[in-house]
Amino acid sequence: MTTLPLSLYNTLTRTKERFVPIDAHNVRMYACGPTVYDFAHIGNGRMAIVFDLLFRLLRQVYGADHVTYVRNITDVDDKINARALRDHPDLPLNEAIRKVTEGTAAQYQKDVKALGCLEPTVQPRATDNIAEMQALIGALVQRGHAYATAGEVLFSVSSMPDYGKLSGRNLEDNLAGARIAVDAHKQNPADFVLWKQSADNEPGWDSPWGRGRPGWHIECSAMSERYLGQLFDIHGGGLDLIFPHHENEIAQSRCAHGTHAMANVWMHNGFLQVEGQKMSKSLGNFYTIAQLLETGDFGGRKWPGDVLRLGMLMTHYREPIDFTVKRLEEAETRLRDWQRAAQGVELSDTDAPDDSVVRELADDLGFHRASVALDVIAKKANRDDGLSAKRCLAASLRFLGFGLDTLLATESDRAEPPHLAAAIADRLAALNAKQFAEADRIRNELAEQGIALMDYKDEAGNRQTRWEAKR
RNA sequence: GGCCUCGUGGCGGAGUGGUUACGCAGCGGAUUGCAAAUCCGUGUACUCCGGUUCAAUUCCGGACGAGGCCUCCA
Repeated sequence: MTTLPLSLYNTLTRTKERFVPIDAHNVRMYACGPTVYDFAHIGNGRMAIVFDLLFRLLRQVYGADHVTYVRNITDVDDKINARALRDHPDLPLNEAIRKVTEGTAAQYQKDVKALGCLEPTVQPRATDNIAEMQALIGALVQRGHAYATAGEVLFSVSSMPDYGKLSGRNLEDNLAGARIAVDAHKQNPADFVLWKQSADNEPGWDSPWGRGRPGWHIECSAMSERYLGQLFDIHGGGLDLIFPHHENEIAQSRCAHGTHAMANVWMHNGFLQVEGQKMSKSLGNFYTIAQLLETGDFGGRKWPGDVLRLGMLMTHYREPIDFTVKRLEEAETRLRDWQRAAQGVELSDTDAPDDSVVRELADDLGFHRASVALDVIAKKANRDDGLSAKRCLAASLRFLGFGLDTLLATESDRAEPPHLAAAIADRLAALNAKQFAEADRIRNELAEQGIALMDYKDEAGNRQTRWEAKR
Protein backbone atom coordinates (compact mmCIF):
# COMPACT_ATOMS: atom_id res chain seq x y z
CA MET A 1 0.00 0.00 0.00
CA THR A 2 1.33 3.40 -0.93
CA THR A 3 0.95 6.54 1.09
CA LEU A 4 0.25 8.79 -1.87
CA PRO A 5 -1.55 11.86 -0.58
CA LEU A 6 -5.00 12.19 -2.05
CA SER A 7 -7.07 15.33 -2.14
CA LEU A 8 -10.71 15.66 -3.09
CA TYR A 9 -13.11 18.56 -3.40
CA ASN A 10 -15.75 18.29 -0.72
CA THR A 11 -19.11 19.89 -1.46
CA LEU A 12 -19.76 20.01 2.27
CA THR A 13 -16.93 22.48 2.84
CA ARG A 14 -16.61 23.83 -0.71
CA THR A 15 -12.88 23.25 -0.55
CA LYS A 16 -10.37 20.71 -1.69
CA GLU A 17 -9.31 18.62 1.27
CA ARG A 18 -6.71 16.03 2.02
CA PHE A 19 -8.49 12.69 1.99
CA VAL A 20 -8.00 10.51 5.05
CA PRO A 21 -10.00 7.29 5.05
CA ILE A 22 -11.83 6.17 8.17
CA ASP A 23 -10.30 2.74 7.70
CA ALA A 24 -7.51 2.41 5.14
CA HIS A 25 -8.19 -1.31 4.98
CA ASN A 26 -11.73 -0.68 3.85
CA VAL A 27 -12.29 2.61 2.07
CA ARG A 28 -16.00 3.01 1.48
CA MET A 29 -17.75 4.98 -1.23
CA TYR A 30 -21.35 5.24 -2.36
CA ALA A 31 -22.69 6.69 -5.58
CA CYS A 32 -26.33 7.25 -6.40
CA GLY A 33 -27.04 5.00 -9.36
CA PRO A 34 -29.81 5.01 -11.90
CA THR A 35 -33.54 4.87 -11.50
CA VAL A 36 -34.30 2.12 -13.94
CA TYR A 37 -37.30 3.39 -15.85
CA ASP A 38 -35.54 4.21 -19.11
CA PHE A 39 -32.22 3.75 -20.89
CA ALA A 40 -29.37 5.68 -19.34
CA HIS A 41 -28.42 8.88 -21.13
CA ILE A 42 -24.93 10.25 -21.57
CA GLY A 43 -25.28 12.40 -18.47
CA ASN A 44 -25.80 9.24 -16.47
CA GLY A 45 -22.78 7.91 -18.28
CA ARG A 46 -20.62 10.76 -17.05
CA MET A 47 -21.56 10.05 -13.45
CA ALA A 48 -20.71 6.37 -13.87
CA ILE A 49 -17.35 7.20 -15.47
CA VAL A 50 -16.36 9.81 -12.91
CA PHE A 51 -16.99 7.57 -9.94
CA ASP A 52 -15.45 4.61 -11.68
CA LEU A 53 -12.30 6.68 -12.07
CA LEU A 54 -12.40 7.47 -8.36
CA PHE A 55 -12.93 3.80 -7.58
CA ARG A 56 -9.92 2.86 -9.69
CA LEU A 57 -7.80 5.51 -8.03
CA LEU A 58 -8.75 4.35 -4.54
CA ARG A 59 -8.01 0.76 -5.49
CA GLN A 60 -4.62 1.82 -6.78
CA VAL A 61 -3.78 3.79 -3.65
CA TYR A 62 -5.25 1.56 -0.95
CA GLY A 63 -5.24 -1.79 -2.70
CA ALA A 64 -7.90 -3.44 -4.84
CA ASP A 65 -9.24 -5.46 -1.93
CA HIS A 66 -9.49 -2.50 0.40
CA VAL A 67 -12.14 -0.45 -1.33
CA THR A 68 -15.90 -0.99 -1.22
CA TYR A 69 -17.90 0.78 -3.88
CA VAL A 70 -21.67 0.70 -3.66
CA ARG A 71 -23.77 1.93 -6.55
CA ASN A 72 -27.46 1.38 -6.04
CA ILE A 73 -30.19 0.58 -8.50
CA THR A 74 -33.44 2.31 -7.75
CA ASP A 75 -36.21 0.05 -8.90
CA VAL A 76 -39.13 1.52 -7.01
CA ASP A 77 -40.31 4.85 -8.27
CA ASP A 78 -43.49 6.37 -9.60
CA LYS A 79 -41.88 6.93 -13.00
CA ILE A 80 -41.31 3.20 -13.19
CA ASN A 81 -44.95 2.57 -12.40
CA ALA A 82 -46.03 4.96 -15.10
CA ARG A 83 -43.70 3.34 -17.60
CA ALA A 84 -44.91 -0.13 -16.68
CA LEU A 85 -48.53 0.87 -17.21
CA ARG A 86 -47.71 2.48 -20.52
CA ASP A 87 -45.53 -0.26 -21.98
CA HIS A 88 -47.24 -3.34 -20.59
CA PRO A 89 -50.89 -2.47 -20.06
CA ASP A 90 -51.95 -6.09 -20.49
CA LEU A 91 -49.73 -7.48 -17.73
CA PRO A 92 -50.38 -7.55 -13.98
CA LEU A 93 -48.67 -4.51 -12.44
CA ASN A 94 -45.95 -6.37 -10.57
CA GLU A 95 -45.00 -8.31 -13.65
CA ALA A 96 -45.03 -5.21 -15.81
CA ILE A 97 -42.81 -3.40 -13.32
CA ARG A 98 -40.41 -6.29 -13.21
CA LYS A 99 -40.19 -6.26 -17.00
CA VAL A 100 -39.35 -2.56 -17.02
CA THR A 101 -36.78 -2.68 -14.24
CA GLU A 102 -35.07 -5.91 -15.30
CA GLY A 103 -34.71 -4.83 -18.89
CA THR A 104 -33.50 -1.35 -18.04
CA ALA A 105 -31.08 -2.56 -15.38
CA ALA A 106 -29.57 -5.12 -17.74
CA GLN A 107 -29.09 -2.46 -20.40
CA TYR A 108 -27.45 -0.18 -17.84
CA GLN A 109 -24.91 -2.84 -16.95
CA LYS A 110 -24.12 -3.28 -20.61
CA ASP A 111 -23.79 0.45 -21.19
CA VAL A 112 -21.47 1.26 -18.33
CA LYS A 113 -19.32 -1.75 -19.09
CA ALA A 114 -18.87 -0.44 -22.63
CA LEU A 115 -17.78 2.86 -21.09
CA GLY A 116 -14.95 1.06 -19.35
CA CYS A 117 -16.42 1.05 -15.86
CA LEU A 118 -15.52 -1.66 -13.41
CA GLU A 119 -18.35 -3.38 -11.64
CA PRO A 120 -18.97 -1.83 -8.24
CA THR A 121 -18.45 -4.05 -5.24
CA VAL A 122 -22.18 -4.10 -4.52
CA GLN A 123 -25.14 -2.98 -6.59
CA PRO A 124 -28.08 -3.22 -4.23
CA ARG A 125 -31.65 -2.81 -5.36
CA ALA A 126 -34.14 -0.67 -3.50
CA THR A 127 -36.75 -3.40 -3.52
CA ASP A 128 -34.37 -5.73 -1.68
CA ASN A 129 -34.02 -3.19 1.11
CA ILE A 130 -37.57 -2.28 2.01
CA ALA A 131 -37.25 -3.71 5.52
CA GLU A 132 -34.11 -1.64 6.11
CA MET A 133 -35.93 1.47 4.98
CA GLN A 134 -38.82 0.75 7.30
CA ALA A 135 -36.42 0.28 10.19
CA LEU A 136 -34.90 3.69 9.49
CA ILE A 137 -38.30 5.32 9.27
CA GLY A 138 -39.28 3.65 12.53
CA ALA A 139 -36.21 5.05 14.22
CA LEU A 140 -36.94 8.53 12.89
CA VAL A 141 -40.50 8.41 14.19
CA GLN A 142 -39.32 7.14 17.55
CA ARG A 143 -36.72 9.89 17.90
CA GLY A 144 -39.21 12.57 17.03
CA HIS A 145 -37.80 13.41 13.62
CA ALA A 146 -40.77 12.13 11.66
CA TYR A 147 -44.51 12.11 11.92
CA ALA A 148 -47.35 10.27 10.29
CA THR A 149 -50.15 12.26 8.75
CA ALA A 150 -52.69 11.89 5.98
CA GLY A 151 -51.37 8.48 5.00
CA GLU A 152 -47.78 9.65 4.75
CA VAL A 153 -44.80 9.59 7.01
CA LEU A 154 -42.92 12.84 6.73
CA PHE A 155 -39.51 13.92 7.87
CA SER A 156 -39.63 17.02 10.03
CA VAL A 157 -36.89 19.36 8.89
CA SER A 158 -37.38 21.67 11.83
CA SER A 159 -36.34 18.81 14.12
CA MET A 160 -32.83 19.09 12.73
CA PRO A 161 -31.00 22.28 13.71
CA ASP A 162 -28.42 22.22 10.94
CA TYR A 163 -30.59 21.01 8.11
CA GLY A 164 -29.36 22.45 4.81
CA LYS A 165 -25.64 22.43 5.54
CA LEU A 166 -24.66 20.57 2.38
CA SER A 167 -26.53 22.76 -0.07
CA GLY A 168 -25.76 25.93 1.85
CA ARG A 169 -29.34 26.98 2.18
CA ASN A 170 -31.48 27.60 5.19
CA LEU A 171 -35.16 27.05 5.60
CA GLU A 172 -35.95 30.77 5.33
CA ASP A 173 -34.26 30.96 1.92
CA ASN A 174 -36.25 28.05 0.75
CA LEU A 175 -39.47 29.57 1.91
CA ALA A 176 -38.70 32.90 0.32
CA GLY A 177 -38.21 31.33 -3.07
CA ALA A 178 -40.84 28.65 -2.77
CA ARG A 179 -43.63 29.08 -5.24
CA ILE A 180 -45.04 25.69 -4.53
CA ALA A 181 -48.39 25.39 -2.91
CA VAL A 182 -47.82 24.23 0.62
CA ASP A 183 -49.37 20.91 1.35
CA ALA A 184 -51.72 21.51 4.22
CA HIS A 185 -50.74 18.36 6.04
CA LYS A 186 -47.07 19.31 6.25
CA GLN A 187 -45.89 20.90 9.47
CA ASN A 188 -43.19 22.67 7.48
CA PRO A 189 -43.32 23.09 3.71
CA ALA A 190 -39.83 21.62 3.42
CA ASP A 191 -40.81 18.38 5.11
CA PHE A 192 -40.42 15.47 2.75
CA VAL A 193 -41.95 12.05 2.34
CA LEU A 194 -40.40 8.97 3.90
CA TRP A 195 -43.28 6.64 3.23
CA LYS A 196 -46.48 7.03 1.32
CA GLN A 197 -49.57 4.95 1.02
CA SER A 198 -50.17 2.99 -2.13
CA ALA A 199 -53.47 2.63 -3.89
CA ASP A 200 -54.49 -0.87 -4.86
CA ASN A 201 -53.14 -0.40 -8.36
CA GLU A 202 -49.77 0.80 -7.11
CA PRO A 203 -46.90 -1.33 -5.85
CA GLY A 204 -46.74 -1.50 -2.09
CA TRP A 205 -45.35 -3.21 0.96
CA ASP A 206 -46.99 -3.75 4.31
CA SER A 207 -45.69 -1.51 7.03
CA PRO A 208 -46.61 -0.11 10.46
CA TRP A 209 -48.00 2.87 8.52
CA GLY A 210 -50.12 0.82 6.19
CA ARG A 211 -49.46 -0.66 2.78
CA GLY A 212 -47.25 1.77 0.95
CA ARG A 213 -43.96 2.53 -0.73
CA PRO A 214 -40.86 4.47 0.22
CA GLY A 215 -40.14 8.10 -0.58
CA TRP A 216 -37.33 9.03 -2.89
CA HIS A 217 -34.45 9.62 -0.50
CA ILE A 218 -34.76 6.88 2.07
CA GLU A 219 -33.42 4.08 -0.10
CA CYS A 220 -29.91 5.50 -0.24
CA SER A 221 -29.85 6.04 3.50
CA ALA A 222 -30.86 2.41 4.00
CA MET A 223 -28.52 0.85 1.48
CA SER A 224 -25.47 2.88 2.37
CA GLU A 225 -25.94 1.98 6.03
CA ARG A 226 -26.36 -1.68 5.21
CA TYR A 227 -23.23 -1.99 3.10
CA LEU A 228 -21.00 0.82 4.34
CA GLY A 229 -22.11 1.57 7.88
CA GLN A 230 -23.53 4.65 9.57
CA LEU A 231 -20.48 6.72 8.70
CA PHE A 232 -18.45 6.17 5.55
CA ASP A 233 -15.88 7.97 3.45
CA ILE A 234 -17.28 9.26 0.20
CA HIS A 235 -20.75 9.83 -1.17
CA GLY A 236 -21.20 10.98 -4.73
CA GLY A 237 -23.62 11.74 -7.50
CA GLY A 238 -24.64 14.37 -9.99
CA LEU A 239 -24.66 18.05 -9.14
CA ASP A 240 -28.43 18.16 -9.11
CA LEU A 241 -28.59 15.69 -6.28
CA ILE A 242 -27.07 18.10 -3.76
CA PHE A 243 -30.53 19.39 -3.10
CA PRO A 244 -32.83 17.90 -2.20
CA HIS A 245 -31.68 14.31 -2.51
CA HIS A 246 -28.37 14.32 -0.67
CA GLU A 247 -29.47 16.94 1.80
CA ASN A 248 -32.36 14.73 2.75
CA GLU A 249 -30.30 11.58 2.86
CA ILE A 250 -28.04 13.29 5.35
CA ALA A 251 -31.00 14.43 7.41
CA GLN A 252 -32.51 10.94 7.53
CA SER A 253 -29.32 9.07 8.27
CA ARG A 254 -27.93 11.43 10.85
CA CYS A 255 -31.20 11.87 12.70
CA ALA A 256 -31.97 8.16 12.69
CA HIS A 257 -28.54 7.29 14.02
CA GLY A 258 -27.79 10.33 16.10
CA THR A 259 -24.51 10.82 14.25
CA HIS A 260 -22.69 14.02 13.32
CA ALA A 261 -22.12 13.00 9.72
CA MET A 262 -23.23 10.46 7.14
CA ALA A 263 -20.22 10.59 4.84
CA ASN A 264 -17.07 12.63 5.28
CA VAL A 265 -16.66 13.69 1.68
CA TRP A 266 -19.44 14.61 -0.73
CA MET A 267 -18.52 14.72 -4.39
CA HIS A 268 -20.62 15.90 -7.30
CA ASN A 269 -20.00 15.74 -11.00
CA GLY A 270 -21.01 18.55 -13.32
CA PHE A 271 -23.70 18.47 -15.97
CA LEU A 272 -23.34 18.36 -19.66
CA GLN A 273 -24.85 20.18 -22.55
CA VAL A 274 -25.12 18.83 -26.05
CA GLU A 275 -23.81 21.04 -28.86
CA GLY A 276 -24.21 24.09 -26.67
CA GLN A 277 -27.70 23.40 -25.50
CA LYS A 278 -29.28 21.80 -22.51
CA MET A 279 -29.97 18.18 -23.24
CA SER A 280 -33.66 17.62 -23.46
CA LYS A 281 -36.05 15.42 -25.31
CA SER A 282 -38.00 18.35 -26.67
CA LEU A 283 -34.90 19.90 -28.27
CA GLY A 284 -34.14 16.59 -29.95
CA ASN A 285 -30.62 16.48 -28.54
CA PHE A 286 -31.22 13.81 -25.97
CA TYR A 287 -28.95 10.80 -26.36
CA THR A 288 -28.74 7.53 -24.54
CA ILE A 289 -25.47 5.71 -24.08
CA ALA A 290 -26.74 2.84 -26.18
CA GLN A 291 -27.62 5.24 -28.98
CA LEU A 292 -24.10 6.61 -29.15
CA LEU A 293 -22.60 3.16 -29.00
CA GLU A 294 -24.82 1.47 -31.50
CA THR A 295 -26.46 3.96 -33.84
CA GLY A 296 -25.40 6.83 -36.07
CA ASP A 297 -27.72 9.29 -34.35
CA PHE A 298 -24.89 11.48 -33.07
CA GLY A 299 -22.56 12.73 -35.78
CA GLY A 300 -23.67 10.08 -38.25
CA ARG A 301 -21.57 7.27 -36.83
CA LYS A 302 -21.14 4.92 -33.90
CA TRP A 303 -18.76 5.84 -31.11
CA PRO A 304 -16.58 3.29 -29.31
CA GLY A 305 -17.13 3.19 -25.56
CA ASP A 306 -13.66 4.31 -24.64
CA VAL A 307 -13.84 7.26 -27.00
CA LEU A 308 -16.94 8.34 -25.11
CA ARG A 309 -15.06 7.74 -21.88
CA LEU A 310 -12.13 9.92 -22.92
CA GLY A 311 -14.49 12.54 -24.32
CA MET A 312 -16.06 12.81 -20.90
CA LEU A 313 -12.84 12.76 -18.91
CA MET A 314 -11.14 15.40 -21.05
CA THR A 315 -13.02 17.89 -18.92
CA HIS A 316 -12.61 18.00 -15.15
CA TYR A 317 -15.46 16.21 -13.44
CA ARG A 318 -16.81 19.28 -11.69
CA GLU A 319 -16.91 21.46 -14.80
CA PRO A 320 -19.77 21.56 -17.25
CA ILE A 321 -19.14 19.73 -20.52
CA ASP A 322 -20.31 20.78 -23.92
CA PHE A 323 -20.72 17.40 -25.52
CA THR A 324 -19.97 17.72 -29.21
CA VAL A 325 -18.98 15.62 -32.19
CA LYS A 326 -15.74 17.59 -32.41
CA ARG A 327 -14.90 16.64 -28.84
CA LEU A 328 -15.39 12.97 -29.59
CA GLU A 329 -13.30 13.21 -32.73
CA GLU A 330 -10.45 14.71 -30.76
CA ALA A 331 -10.83 12.07 -28.09
CA GLU A 332 -10.62 9.39 -30.74
CA THR A 333 -7.48 10.88 -32.31
CA ARG A 334 -5.80 11.13 -28.96
CA LEU A 335 -6.73 7.68 -27.76
CA ARG A 336 -5.60 6.18 -31.03
CA ASP A 337 -2.25 7.91 -30.68
CA TRP A 338 -1.80 6.38 -27.24
CA GLN A 339 -2.87 2.97 -28.40
CA ARG A 340 -0.49 3.09 -31.32
CA ALA A 341 2.37 4.12 -29.06
CA ALA A 342 1.58 1.25 -26.68
CA GLN A 343 1.03 -1.29 -29.41
CA GLY A 344 2.48 -4.75 -29.15
CA VAL A 345 2.90 -4.97 -25.39
CA GLU A 346 1.84 -8.05 -23.48
CA LEU A 347 0.75 -6.82 -20.09
CA SER A 348 0.84 -8.86 -16.95
CA ASP A 349 -1.33 -8.35 -13.89
CA THR A 350 1.54 -6.76 -12.05
CA ASP A 351 2.34 -4.03 -14.55
CA ALA A 352 1.60 -0.78 -12.76
CA PRO A 353 0.53 2.59 -14.15
CA ASP A 354 3.06 5.40 -14.19
CA ASP A 355 3.43 7.29 -10.93
CA SER A 356 2.90 10.63 -12.61
CA VAL A 357 -0.49 9.50 -13.89
CA VAL A 358 -1.62 8.31 -10.49
CA ARG A 359 -0.27 11.44 -8.81
CA GLU A 360 -2.23 13.78 -11.08
CA LEU A 361 -5.37 11.77 -10.56
CA ALA A 362 -4.82 11.88 -6.82
CA ASP A 363 -5.23 15.65 -6.96
CA ASP A 364 -9.02 15.79 -7.13
CA LEU A 365 -9.19 13.49 -10.16
CA GLY A 366 -7.04 15.71 -12.35
CA PHE A 367 -7.53 13.52 -15.35
CA HIS A 368 -6.49 16.17 -17.81
CA ARG A 369 -3.10 16.58 -16.17
CA ALA A 370 -2.82 12.79 -16.12
CA SER A 371 -3.49 12.77 -19.85
CA VAL A 372 -0.59 15.18 -20.33
CA ALA A 373 1.54 12.68 -18.44
CA LEU A 374 0.36 10.03 -20.90
CA ASP A 375 1.47 12.24 -23.77
CA VAL A 376 4.92 12.45 -22.28
CA ILE A 377 5.13 8.68 -21.89
CA ALA A 378 3.76 8.11 -25.38
CA LYS A 379 6.41 10.38 -26.87
CA LYS A 380 9.06 8.45 -25.06
CA ALA A 381 7.60 5.15 -26.24
CA ASN A 382 7.63 6.35 -29.85
CA ARG A 383 11.08 7.81 -29.72
CA ASP A 384 13.46 5.17 -28.50
CA ASP A 385 12.80 1.50 -28.74
CA GLY A 386 12.13 1.79 -25.01
CA LEU A 387 9.90 -1.11 -24.22
CA SER A 388 9.58 0.10 -20.68
CA ALA A 389 7.81 3.28 -21.76
CA LYS A 390 5.48 1.25 -23.97
CA ARG A 391 4.70 -1.08 -21.13
CA CYS A 392 4.19 1.80 -18.74
CA LEU A 393 1.85 3.52 -21.17
CA ALA A 394 -0.17 0.36 -21.69
CA ALA A 395 -0.48 -0.23 -17.97
CA SER A 396 -1.52 3.37 -17.44
CA LEU A 397 -4.19 3.12 -20.11
CA ARG A 398 -5.50 -0.06 -18.56
CA PHE A 399 -5.54 1.59 -15.16
CA LEU A 400 -7.60 4.48 -16.50
CA GLY A 401 -10.11 2.10 -18.01
CA PHE A 402 -9.16 2.30 -21.68
CA GLY A 403 -8.72 -0.53 -24.12
CA LEU A 404 -5.29 -1.06 -25.62
CA ASP A 405 -6.28 -1.71 -29.20
CA THR A 406 -9.94 -0.78 -29.56
CA LEU A 407 -9.21 1.85 -32.18
CA LEU A 408 -6.53 0.00 -34.06
CA ALA A 409 -8.93 -2.58 -35.41
CA THR A 410 -12.58 -3.22 -34.88
CA GLU A 411 -13.77 -6.47 -33.36
CA SER A 412 -14.82 -7.91 -36.68
CA ASP A 413 -11.55 -6.90 -38.26
CA ARG A 414 -9.45 -8.39 -35.52
CA ALA A 415 -9.27 -11.60 -37.39
CA GLU A 416 -7.14 -10.80 -40.39
CA PRO A 417 -9.34 -10.37 -43.43
CA PRO A 418 -8.84 -13.09 -46.04
CA HIS A 419 -6.41 -12.30 -48.85
CA LEU A 420 -4.89 -9.48 -46.85
CA ALA A 421 -1.61 -11.27 -46.29
CA ALA A 422 -1.43 -12.20 -49.95
CA ALA A 423 -2.25 -8.66 -51.06
CA ILE A 424 0.45 -7.24 -48.81
CA ALA A 425 2.97 -9.75 -50.13
CA ASP A 426 2.02 -8.91 -53.72
CA ARG A 427 2.43 -5.24 -53.01
CA LEU A 428 5.81 -5.73 -51.41
CA ALA A 429 6.92 -7.71 -54.45
CA ALA A 430 5.72 -4.88 -56.71
CA LEU A 431 7.52 -2.33 -54.59
CA ASN A 432 10.75 -4.24 -54.68
CA ALA A 433 10.39 -4.39 -58.45
CA LYS A 434 9.73 -0.60 -58.36
CA GLN A 435 6.28 -1.10 -59.88
CA PHE A 436 4.80 1.77 -57.88
CA ALA A 437 1.57 2.05 -59.85
CA GLU A 438 0.69 -1.54 -59.08
CA ALA A 439 1.67 -1.08 -55.44
CA ASP A 440 -0.53 1.99 -55.11
CA ARG A 441 -3.40 0.19 -56.81
CA ILE A 442 -3.30 -2.52 -54.16
CA ARG A 443 -3.00 0.03 -51.39
CA ASN A 444 -5.98 2.01 -52.67
CA GLU A 445 -8.02 -1.12 -53.08
CA LEU A 446 -7.43 -2.06 -49.47
CA ALA A 447 -8.08 1.50 -48.34
CA GLU A 448 -11.53 1.23 -49.83
CA GLN A 449 -12.07 -1.78 -47.64
CA GLY A 450 -11.09 0.28 -44.63
CA ILE A 451 -7.60 -1.05 -44.29
CA ALA A 452 -4.70 1.38 -44.08
CA LEU A 453 -1.23 0.18 -44.97
CA MET A 454 1.88 1.62 -43.41
CA ASP A 455 5.34 0.90 -44.68
CA TYR A 456 8.37 0.73 -42.49
CA LYS A 457 11.82 -0.81 -42.50
CA ASP A 458 12.72 -3.63 -40.17
CA GLU A 459 15.98 -3.90 -38.30
CA ALA A 460 17.69 -5.50 -41.27
CA GLY A 461 16.61 -2.55 -43.41
CA ASN A 462 14.06 -4.54 -45.38
CA ARG A 463 10.79 -2.96 -46.32
CA GLN A 464 7.83 -4.23 -44.31
CA THR A 465 4.15 -3.36 -44.17
CA ARG A 466 1.76 -3.30 -41.27
CA TRP A 467 -1.94 -2.55 -41.41
CA GLU A 468 -4.63 -0.90 -39.38
CA ALA A 469 -8.37 -1.14 -39.77
CA LYS A 470 -10.16 2.18 -39.82
CA ARG A 471 -13.34 2.15 -37.72
C1' G B 1 -36.17 36.48 -5.62
C1' G B 2 -32.53 33.06 -2.79
C1' C B 3 -28.24 29.71 -3.04
C1' C B 4 -24.07 27.58 -5.78
C1' U B 5 -20.38 26.96 -9.89
C1' C B 6 -17.69 29.21 -13.82
C1' G B 7 -15.58 32.85 -17.69
C1' U B 8 -7.81 31.38 -20.73
C1' G B 9 -5.64 31.29 -28.04
C1' G B 10 -9.86 28.18 -33.95
C1' C B 11 -11.16 24.07 -30.35
C1' G B 12 -10.21 21.08 -25.67
C1' G B 13 -7.82 22.33 -21.33
C1' A B 14 -3.62 23.22 -17.29
C1' G B 15 -1.19 26.78 -14.48
C1' U B 16 1.08 31.07 -12.23
C1' G B 17 1.82 37.81 -8.59
C1' G B 18 6.91 38.90 -12.91
C1' U B 19 9.96 33.80 -16.91
C1' U B 20 3.49 31.85 -19.43
C1' A B 21 1.76 24.14 -20.11
C1' C B 22 -0.02 20.15 -22.93
C1' G B 23 -3.23 18.15 -26.69
C1' C B 24 -6.41 18.59 -31.33
C1' A B 25 -6.64 21.34 -35.77
C1' G B 26 -3.16 24.63 -38.88
C1' C B 27 1.69 25.75 -40.81
C1' G B 28 7.11 24.54 -41.80
C1' G B 29 10.91 20.69 -41.79
C1' A B 30 12.91 15.47 -41.39
C1' U B 31 11.60 10.62 -43.15
C1' U B 32 9.03 8.13 -47.52
C1' G B 33 9.10 6.24 -54.66
C1' C B 34 4.43 8.83 -53.09
C1' A B 35 1.73 8.23 -48.71
C1' A B 36 0.47 6.80 -43.80
C1' A B 37 2.66 6.46 -39.09
C1' U B 38 6.59 8.82 -36.34
C1' C B 39 10.04 12.71 -34.99
C1' C B 40 11.61 18.08 -34.82
C1' G B 41 10.03 23.22 -35.02
C1' U B 42 6.07 27.05 -34.91
C1' G B 43 1.74 31.37 -34.51
C1' U B 44 -2.52 33.20 -31.88
C1' A B 45 -5.01 33.93 -25.10
C1' C B 46 -6.12 35.01 -20.29
C1' U B 47 -14.72 38.79 -20.72
C1' C B 48 -14.91 44.09 -19.25
C1' C B 49 -14.16 48.17 -15.55
C1' G B 50 -12.03 49.75 -11.09
C1' G B 51 -8.65 48.73 -6.75
C1' U B 52 -4.15 46.60 -4.13
C1' U B 53 1.05 46.12 -5.99
C1' C B 54 7.31 48.02 -8.50
C1' A B 55 4.41 44.24 -11.35
C1' A B 56 -1.92 40.91 -12.25
C1' U B 57 -4.45 36.45 -16.59
C1' U B 58 -3.29 35.12 -11.46
C1' C B 59 -5.41 38.84 -5.18
C1' C B 60 -9.92 42.20 -3.90
C1' G B 61 -14.55 44.79 -5.54
C1' G B 62 -18.08 45.69 -9.35
C1' A B 63 -20.29 44.89 -14.24
C1' C B 64 -21.49 41.66 -18.13
C1' G B 65 -22.04 36.63 -19.73
C1' A B 66 -22.72 31.13 -19.16
C1' G B 67 -24.45 26.84 -16.34
C1' G B 68 -26.89 24.39 -12.09
C1' C B 69 -30.31 23.98 -7.78
C1' C B 70 -34.78 25.96 -5.04
C1' U B 71 -39.49 18.96 -3.68
C1' C B 72 -38.36 13.42 -6.82
C1' C B 73 -33.70 15.55 -13.14
C1' A B 74 -26.94 12.62 -13.34
